[in-house]
Amino acid sequence: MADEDDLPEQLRIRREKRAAILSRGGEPYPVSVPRTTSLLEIRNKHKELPIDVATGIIESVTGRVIFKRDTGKLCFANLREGDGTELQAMFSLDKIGDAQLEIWKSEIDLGDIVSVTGEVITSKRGELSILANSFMLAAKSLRPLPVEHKPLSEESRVRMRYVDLIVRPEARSNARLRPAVMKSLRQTFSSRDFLEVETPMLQVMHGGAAARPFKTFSNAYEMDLFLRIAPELYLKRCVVGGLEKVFEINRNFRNEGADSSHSPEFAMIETYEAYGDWHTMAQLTKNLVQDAAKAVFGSHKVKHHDGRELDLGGDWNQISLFEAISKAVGEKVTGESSIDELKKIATKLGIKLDPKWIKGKIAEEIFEHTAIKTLTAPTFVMGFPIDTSPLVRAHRDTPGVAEKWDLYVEGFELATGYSELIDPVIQRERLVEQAKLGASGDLEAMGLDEDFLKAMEHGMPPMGGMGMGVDRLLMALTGLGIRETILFPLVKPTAGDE
RNA sequence: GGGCCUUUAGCUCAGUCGGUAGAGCAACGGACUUUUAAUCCGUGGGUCGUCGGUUCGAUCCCGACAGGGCCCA
Repeated sequence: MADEDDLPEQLRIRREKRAAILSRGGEPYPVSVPRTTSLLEIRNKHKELPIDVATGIIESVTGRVIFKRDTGKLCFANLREGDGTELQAMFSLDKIGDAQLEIWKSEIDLGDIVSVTGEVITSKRGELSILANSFMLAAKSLRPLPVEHKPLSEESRVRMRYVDLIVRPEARSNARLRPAVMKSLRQTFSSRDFLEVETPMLQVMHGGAAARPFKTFSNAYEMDLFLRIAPELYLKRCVVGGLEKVFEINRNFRNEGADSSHSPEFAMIETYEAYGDWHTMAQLTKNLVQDAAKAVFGSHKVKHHDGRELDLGGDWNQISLFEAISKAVGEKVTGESSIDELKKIATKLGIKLDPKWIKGKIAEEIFEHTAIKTLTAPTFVMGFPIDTSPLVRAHRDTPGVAEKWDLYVEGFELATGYSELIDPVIQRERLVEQAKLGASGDLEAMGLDEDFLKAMEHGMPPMGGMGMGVDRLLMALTGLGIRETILFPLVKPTAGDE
């Protein structure tokens, strides 16, 4: 810690107050304090009290001091508890005496957590209050709170989320929104008899998605390990073993760029359903999203923080990826179009071609370039190129295309669903192809997971699979950036951090 | 990875055409028994992100680095 003399004034003074409390035999951090009820309960119980009433009811409450108005012989403070509920506390000379009033004024600062015991009353202005008979410091704050009335900078909110939660109502509601959505997702799965499983996050071989992994090292096993980029290959092993309907909600890690819609660690749902296919998965996905909207907002129409409304109700549009491309570029493009045709179209659109891109990648780039921004309402984009979907079954009718959809909401990808590839021989061919791409420098290519192939060779039932970003779901529901949906997004330490 | 912007008191921000800085809230001292962003009087608080360069003199101009943001790849 910094030298006591070097501390900024306000930090030094609070440390001195803590020391002063100790030296007069007080306790700045007691093991417990009186508390008979919550601020919320008092507010609920005494909703309609008229002005200037004494109820005769004595309670002990706790809260953080967020406003303090010290007058000569009658002091006022606003206490706030975790959910944001506030209650006024009053300290009068004739109730607590000169010595205690002096302690209240001099030792208690904004930001301190206190316990107040007294009568529930309303003030002469009608404010519901607790009129103290006694009070006790519950925890001394050694740092000042930021100004309540000016918003914290974006960066401070993220770096000191605990402060953000104290001062900003939206921070509190966002923090509670996420668990509400989680609960809803689990209920939707549970009502359809899906089992929640937990599969490894530390993996010997990363796979299940196209992404660069984080690498780490196990001392005990003396081997490199990867943080998972997706749970897919383990969830499929579950289905081989007869856990026919499974889901997992947990973190994945991708060693890639971070921006307003990407975080290096992010929560994801993955689910697999034996005897389902990409259509049943689309239905399930819609149910998950609509149930979550209903659980959180009471409606399929969700209200974004900036006031915009988004209707997630009803049936959702389905468009074909290649039809959308064809319409956008004015000529017929299919899964069988040659790579040269696609390159020509891409160049015409001004897309910078990466020579490493395979055919399907170019088609996807064209799609993203032309169609994505129009997809505000929830839309399933059906039929992705087969060569970029190595774990997906070929379309039952349309050549060159896989039974894969992406769900777009608000112009970003929210979920993706498939009819899963279950032929272990074709799967091996696809993964060998991936391994070749990896060897030729594609850092996102999957490895050849022999154990997974071995599991598949035992017979995997026909099934549908789906993955959905939980952070993205919250973004779709609220319109917030990803860093607002995550309590503690990764931030670089600053040089001046104490 | 490239370009542009940004970093000043505890917080949110002004400002200095180069002469070491201000406001509001917060803090400290005082007055006030019905305040609620209380009010009134008074006071203190800053390595102006870091390190270099130019200059008589740099918070300001230039460069590098670090943090943050936006756009592009």
